[in-house]
Amino acid sequence: MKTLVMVVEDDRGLREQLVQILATASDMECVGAFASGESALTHISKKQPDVVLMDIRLPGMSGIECVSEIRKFAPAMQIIMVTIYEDSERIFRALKAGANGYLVKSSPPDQLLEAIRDAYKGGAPMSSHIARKVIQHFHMIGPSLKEADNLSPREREVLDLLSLGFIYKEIGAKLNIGSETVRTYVKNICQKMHVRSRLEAVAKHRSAS
Amino acid sequence: MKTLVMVVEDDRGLREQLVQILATASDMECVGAFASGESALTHISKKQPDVVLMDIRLPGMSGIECVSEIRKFAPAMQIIMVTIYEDSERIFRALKAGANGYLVKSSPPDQLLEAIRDAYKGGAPMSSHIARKVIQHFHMIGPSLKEADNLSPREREVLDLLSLGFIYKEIGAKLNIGSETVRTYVKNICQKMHVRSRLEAVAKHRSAS
DNA sequence: TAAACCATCCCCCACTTGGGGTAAAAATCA
DNA sequence: TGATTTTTACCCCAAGTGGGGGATGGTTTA
Repeated sequence: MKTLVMVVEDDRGLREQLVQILATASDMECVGAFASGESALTHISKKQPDVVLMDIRLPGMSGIECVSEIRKFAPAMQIIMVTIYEDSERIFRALKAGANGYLVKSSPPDQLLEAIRDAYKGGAPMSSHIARKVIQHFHMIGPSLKEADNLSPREREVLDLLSLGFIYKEIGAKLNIGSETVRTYVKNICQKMHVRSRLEAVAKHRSAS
Repeated sequence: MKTLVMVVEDDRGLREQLVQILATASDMECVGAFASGESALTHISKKQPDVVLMDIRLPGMSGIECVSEIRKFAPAMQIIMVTIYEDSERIFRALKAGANGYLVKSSPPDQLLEAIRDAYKGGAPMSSHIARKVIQHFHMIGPSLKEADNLSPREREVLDLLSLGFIYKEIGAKLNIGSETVRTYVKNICQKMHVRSRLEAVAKHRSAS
């Protein structure tokens, strides 16, 4: 079974180049190459590609918007951005919109094919510089304040669920423990983090993550 | 000029294995192999490695703590975590502490060497599954929800204070309004943001920022 | 002008949470 | 092995919160 790939790229030269690269791989099949996000969206449901190569700069709808749209009905489809932009702003917006990978256009053909295979297998292919920028984002948001450091794994688990807005009952149900036990955890967490309420703990927790 | 590499790994077998792999690379030189974070820290200033391979589970100080310590005096040193742990929790803590890469221990030798070169050149080597988990983090914090958009200025003000962990009384005092009024705002905010509680609203609010 | 929205305040009631405990089984460490 | 930490669970009580109302002016807008 071949991996089905779709290309969305407005520059005709580059688009045909991508299609040709795909043709050289015996384990892949190009099921469509479009010049705009709009035209890609009208065909994507029928074609059901496994992986989509998406340019960011497109006429009309941007590649990032297109990713958002695709994600609404195909949460598991693999989408790799292929673009010249290396600014953190676009990278993060694309990733937040739901992209699974991010390659710069200068990537050599074999790296492109390897990236498609990687994405298909559940990886997240990124060009070297892109990966570094992503990692740097974590350095920025910094060493998680030591306040949350000495929480036990279970306590951290509770704190995470708390951060998602669940009440004790629900957390208890999810973790298969009683809500009273959850209360105990929260009390311990509040003590360890030197805050008065679960809400402050969540605020502190999120600002550190 | 060879790339200077240091190894921090408590398991003797694996440590010597890593040293041997490094010995096979003509462009690298192992300048130290330590069994604990503490001993590594006492020698790292003299050895001045370009890249450090760091285990997470270590006796005494954890690998993550060790990374934090190294970052205090060597912000530019490349540190690659080499570990069996693939849980998001540890990955993010390590990255936040300042790690530049994250490999699982099952990585083959040539991938390890390539990762060291990648890190040295300014990349951020990650095993396939690790990269996916990092990317998923961005999917989680999602496309900045616009749900908080149609809040009135006053409501936003209340939401901000709420996010800092204040209770209604305190917010009322700060804004010179009654706590009952604050309650009304929070109720409206919850309605507008389609959530059940102030905590969910805060979670949504912060994750969108 | 009427409708819509905003900011402000109040009531009731059931549920949830914070703060204070106690305690035992399980896992981990020394 | 013994000591410590982690995980689990329960108690009481006072305070805070969520959900449902209603009410008064003021401003904007259709």
